[in-house]
Amino acid sequence: MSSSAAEHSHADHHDHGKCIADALAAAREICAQRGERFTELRGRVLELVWESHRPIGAYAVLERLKADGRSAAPPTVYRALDFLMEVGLVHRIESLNAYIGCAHPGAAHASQFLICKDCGTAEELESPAIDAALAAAAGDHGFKLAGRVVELSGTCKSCTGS
Amino acid sequence: MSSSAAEHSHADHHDHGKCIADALAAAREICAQRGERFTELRGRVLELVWESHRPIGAYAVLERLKADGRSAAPPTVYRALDFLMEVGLVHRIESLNAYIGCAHPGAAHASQFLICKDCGTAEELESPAIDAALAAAAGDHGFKLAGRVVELSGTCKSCTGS
DNA sequence: CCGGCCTTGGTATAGTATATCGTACTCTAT
DNA sequence: ATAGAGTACGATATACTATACCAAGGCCGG
Repeated sequence: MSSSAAEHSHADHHDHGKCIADALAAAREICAQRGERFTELRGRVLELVWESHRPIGAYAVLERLKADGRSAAPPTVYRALDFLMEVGLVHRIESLNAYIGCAHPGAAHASQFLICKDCGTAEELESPAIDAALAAAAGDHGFKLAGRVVELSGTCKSCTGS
Repeated sequence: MSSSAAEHSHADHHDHGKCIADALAAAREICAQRGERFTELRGRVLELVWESHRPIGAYAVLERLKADGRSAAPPTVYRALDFLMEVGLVHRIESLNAYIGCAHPGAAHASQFLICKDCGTAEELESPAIDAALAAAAGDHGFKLAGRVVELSGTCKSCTGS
């Protein structure tokens, strides 16, 4: 069923230009609110991260920047990515050493990722149930929870079908 | 004040020699069951991984092997670690690029880690509640779950007290 | 205009992981 | 015991990921 597209997978025919535009608009607003500068470089890096719903490596971003004709070196990219993560516009996927645009920027949140081994997309979740289970387990052990890394790998809905 | 030790942190006065001996004994048994060879190198690497309850990096293991007077190079270590992970004796901590002995070898399990930012110890959990929440979230999204990375960082019980 | 702070450019290097090839070892079946 | 197959290890080279450090330029409040 559902002639309309599914949620957010690679098989979607969703208007990805809108994903990027929305991300950039949100970024401008958030940076303005926080008194941070949303420079051209940062914008371009965010754009590149949002180019797909697959996590992208820092060096892949670097190649793209160079392809732009821009002079760039690893620190250029890492600084931009670190900034974007700090303001909550980008997440790092630890298990892939890669970066992905945050699906819900602006709101403080602990997110989880479903990473498809077939198509490479990573879908961001914000499951209160998972978060509650994590908090409960930490509490049981007297552990003061600060950071969460939840990365689930497997096969996404679209890839299972095909 | 608590003169008695807590469960499993760096502050413990637990008999760590027993941790190591148990891990080696379990390893021998598991490898025998699976028809795998538990070689001297593999045993030594497992010992080194178990030297503390802190995850250890591959290159730190390598240094220790060299200190033994053994000739060793990165592939030496990575092969041994890959083997130990394959048979379920060691886990990789993605967020640290480091390795830690499995607390419950032999049993198939999806584990989670509580990683203390102060003392560096990583405690392995097997919370059915977390696992159920993960499975449920994946199921809700039509995602066929294969691998789980759950790494929580924060402050452990012992370090909170001090 | 000046001075300070933030951002970026550029080089070098550290840290993590794998590809590849050759040799030696272990086990099994004869 | 020995040949052959399969596995494990030694060794070199290289790829991939990330950070330290210093210099130069841009932005902004005084």
